Amino acid sequence: MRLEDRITRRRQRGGTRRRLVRDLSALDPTAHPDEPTGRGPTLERILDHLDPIFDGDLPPNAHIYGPKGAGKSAVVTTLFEHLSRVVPSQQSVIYTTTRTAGAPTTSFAYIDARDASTEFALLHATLDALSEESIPSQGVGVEALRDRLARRVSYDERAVVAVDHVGEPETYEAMTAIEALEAVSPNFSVLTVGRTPLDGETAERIQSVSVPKYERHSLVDILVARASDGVARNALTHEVTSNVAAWADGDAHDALSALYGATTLAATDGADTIGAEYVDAGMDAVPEDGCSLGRVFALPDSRHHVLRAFVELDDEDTASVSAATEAIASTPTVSLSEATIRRVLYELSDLGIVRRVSERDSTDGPGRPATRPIPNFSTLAFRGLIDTNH
DNA sequence: AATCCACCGGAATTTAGGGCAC
DNA sequence: GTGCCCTAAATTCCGGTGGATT
Repeated sequence: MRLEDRITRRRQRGGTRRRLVRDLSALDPTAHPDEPTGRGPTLERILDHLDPIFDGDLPPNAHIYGPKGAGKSAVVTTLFEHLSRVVPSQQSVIYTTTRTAGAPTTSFAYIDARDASTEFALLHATLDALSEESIPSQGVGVEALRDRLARRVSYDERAVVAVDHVGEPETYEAMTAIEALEAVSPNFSVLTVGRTPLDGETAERIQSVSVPKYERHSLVDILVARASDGVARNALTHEVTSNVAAWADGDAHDALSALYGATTLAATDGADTIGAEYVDAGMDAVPEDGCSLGRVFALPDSRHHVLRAFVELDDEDTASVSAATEAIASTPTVSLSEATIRRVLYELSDLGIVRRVSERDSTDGPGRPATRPIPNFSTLAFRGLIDTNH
């Protein structure tokens, strides 16, 4: 959290009333702190790879991979933010006579493929990140985007583009991103970030950096640091915190989701500490092999509305996809037709955001038996986050 | 006016299980 | 008892529409 934010929050809070929750967003599993904890070696390895830029050269394309919640996004986002500040680029430099003619300059762009999940969107987001002015996102074709982007990096300008979250169900493979940008200009270097290593022959052509899951003690450090900003001092015992870290098995996302959920529960109860009972409930709310909340929140608004209604349904209303569809359709905040809601539920289930389980027991009447749709993420954390962030 | 992408809605297809005839 | 057919629900697929821009 930035210093001014801290001060602002203090002022808004007014007095020094002792409260359990200081700043819930500090425990947000989808947000990354400015200085990632415990990822020094990874940072170094990525910097090693990017080293040519400090000599004015363009590094080769590369791929970073590691399991969910290993801090990949945290490292890459902060790294690129700092790089674009430290390394001067064409647009931030005021032209002077001292500028060596022809000396290449390098720009940096961080793109989240979840928000840019088509080639069009990828190019658009890249151009947007590299340009001052905003770029129209409609009424212009892919070809026109390529032209503008190529012009942007022509001459002596280079750009390193990080494309995060490649290879997920709603995005594309690393090679797709690399090829899309290579087709625009040879002045691009692409750094893809995903969960899985490259396969087969591409693995030999593209350098890779593997990010291991967090060690237990590193994850504890992260949780302690986040909790110290998020909740009152001593609200979480060390024992409870390390239990969460052990349970999460190196996955910072799951650990934070559990703590976030636990905190919302404790706060609604008016408790003054987050005891084991809350943390257990928080952990229970996080499904095994669940999908990350980042993916959930990257969905379009219409899907958020559906999910928001969906997570409020009781067991009876989620007995089948049809039942859930009906219940969601009767929610006033959802304006989609039943046909679309139904399709959305199937769509989300394809993406792994909703899971469908077949009910063995209740086989009533003819026809194909129903499957019960259930959210594949912590609904507890989802509810808290969607109110504050979305 | 023409072009372009994203989003929606509904139609078309597939499927699992029970009923019925043999 | 076995296998085919029927039903209703589950699941998938595609063409139309909208809003924005040049």
